[in-house]
Amino acid sequence: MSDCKTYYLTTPIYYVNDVPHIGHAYTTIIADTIARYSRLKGIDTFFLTGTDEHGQKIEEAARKRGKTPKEYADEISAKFKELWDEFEISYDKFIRTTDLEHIKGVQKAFLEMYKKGDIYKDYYEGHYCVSCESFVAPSQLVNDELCPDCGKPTRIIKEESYFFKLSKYQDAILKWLKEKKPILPESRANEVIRFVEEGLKDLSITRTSFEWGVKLPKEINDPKHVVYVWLDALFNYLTALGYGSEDESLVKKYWPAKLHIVGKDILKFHAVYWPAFLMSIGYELPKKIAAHGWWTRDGEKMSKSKGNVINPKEVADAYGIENFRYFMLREVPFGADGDFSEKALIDRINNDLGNDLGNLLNRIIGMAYKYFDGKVSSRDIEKYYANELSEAREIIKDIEEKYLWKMQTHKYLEELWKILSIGNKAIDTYKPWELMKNGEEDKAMALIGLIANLLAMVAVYLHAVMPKTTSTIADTLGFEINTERFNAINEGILLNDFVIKKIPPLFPKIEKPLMKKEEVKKEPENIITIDEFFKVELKVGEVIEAEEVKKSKKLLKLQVDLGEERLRQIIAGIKEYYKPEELVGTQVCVVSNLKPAKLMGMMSEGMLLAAKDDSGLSLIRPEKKKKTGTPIK
RNA sequence: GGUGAGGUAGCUCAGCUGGCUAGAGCGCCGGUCUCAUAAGCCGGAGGUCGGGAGUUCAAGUCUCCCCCUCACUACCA
Repeated sequence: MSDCKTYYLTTPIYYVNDVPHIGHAYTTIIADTIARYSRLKGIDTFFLTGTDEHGQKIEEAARKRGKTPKEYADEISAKFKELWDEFEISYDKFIRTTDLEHIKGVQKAFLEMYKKGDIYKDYYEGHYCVSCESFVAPSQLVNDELCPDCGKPTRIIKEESYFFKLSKYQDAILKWLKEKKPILPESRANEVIRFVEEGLKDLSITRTSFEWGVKLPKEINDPKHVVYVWLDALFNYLTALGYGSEDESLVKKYWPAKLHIVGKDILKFHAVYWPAFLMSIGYELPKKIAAHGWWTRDGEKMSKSKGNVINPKEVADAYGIENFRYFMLREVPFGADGDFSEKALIDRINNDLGNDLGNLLNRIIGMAYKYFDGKVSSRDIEKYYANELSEAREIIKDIEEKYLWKMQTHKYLEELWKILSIGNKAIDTYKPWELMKNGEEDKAMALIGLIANLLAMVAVYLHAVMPKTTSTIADTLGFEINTERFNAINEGILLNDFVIKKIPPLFPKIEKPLMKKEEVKKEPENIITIDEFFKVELKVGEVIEAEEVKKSKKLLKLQVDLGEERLRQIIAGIKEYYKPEELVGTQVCVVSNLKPAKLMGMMSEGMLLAAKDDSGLSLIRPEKKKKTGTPIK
């Protein structure tokens, strides 16, 4: 990976049916990190993101708002772009599937595939889910109608459709998946392989039921049809480079893509359909497709109805975009689902960033000024601290190959932090304050130099994750982060002598959560089904005996007849409200299948229904006398 | 139902082809230094390594059975 001359990577293009959420931010931030790293290394890098804007869902969403699809798409697309700009995402191109060049490119590709004989016309009939933009197999339907994925009703559609001969490429795809192993993480690869092995059906790739999409190439002359959104969308990776335009030089330069980063939900499209399309038009396949997981919040799935969706902008505003970036990349192994909680985020900022990194910088700023007027020199580091230095170099040596290119950012960062640990330990081990007392000034100076160099390494390798923060660190240490410096660090070249700058703490302690607690509108979650209700057996009972439980303020011991062979003993907390004698002979409502419990050492085999408010407690009783044991429904 | 992954310290997880007293980070407890953002450093807490059986001189690490979780997929309701 490190030997490529160019590096082309992409995020998915985001569907404009929704405003950006943490998942979009996560994907994009990973991609941005890889892109920045690649550039820092001196590789000619092209980083693409954008928005996916066609399809029936968009058409309908726009109509609801009284807008044209284009107006609506413009609006949402702009939100993505704004967010990425705010997040300093270093994309080289932001593509929109409504761009004219893209549309031309899709038409060109369609025509190519058509000419090759990979596309044929037929009919498609089936249940179609507008929301998911896909047909649902009859067997999958819930209640013969509802979409199993989103739960919304499907529509029966019979329409003329063009089909892509996906089945033709089954073996080739399988071979590619198995031999090239393009999918990260590998556990996902198995899923895709299984999917392909079970047989690929030809894919319906046009629709006639709506208009908001790319028209078929005019050569085919079939104006009823628009191109299926997924075909349309996937080709963005090529059209963004100018495929289908007069100038295809970027395609030549950057294709094939080195990396498509996707969410696990759309892996199949990228790992099966996309390669098949590419094979059909005779293009090379992407090198890697990396599928990441979802984010949950405080352990719960995020959803609009729960009102616990994380707005990435809110987090960034409260905690800083770079801290947020660090958190997301450090917190979760690539591919796994991650959990967002403010506590976890704060812990990362305070511990990792504040204590380990920021504070280490402060430690040497303090010492440098206390002992040497701020001067720092690398002069005697090799002489006194060769071990520490080589340990750190050892870590740097292969984190890139082992972790970064494999998207293992959490490991990458973990490794990097070991360097900070070496630094923090070294200070405690060699105790510069004692060195100074003992007149070993050179050794103290070298120690500060060592730490400065360790910090420089970390800053350079962390630059892709936290561009601004690391630039500040570099500035403090009298250097600039660039490719030259990157290479110098790798060659073991130490920092020039410099005067360290005094700066305020980079990561002030966060004492309490900073995000506004929005009123979470929760759907009532305690709705139960009728079946669940009937699990509770309620019966009318008559109180036969009643007596006080001594030593208890609240309890009465009752013998209740539920029309069973024997009386039930029920311990009820109603002593403050009812006297035993006024209960005997009256009817009550009893939960009869409650698990027996011991109260004050006595068995209680049921529970009385009662209502309690400020004015006291009242038993619930049948309005008219009923036979004992009558079930209550 | 099929396929795959996984069940290891309070939490999140490492533990490759079987082998010294089962590890890391966070959290917690104790100790300690003072350059520093009450940060750092050191030490500890002692987890039947999901359960059971087996192979072996030796098993989280291999075999078999069972239980549970998750993912993908199928199908019956």
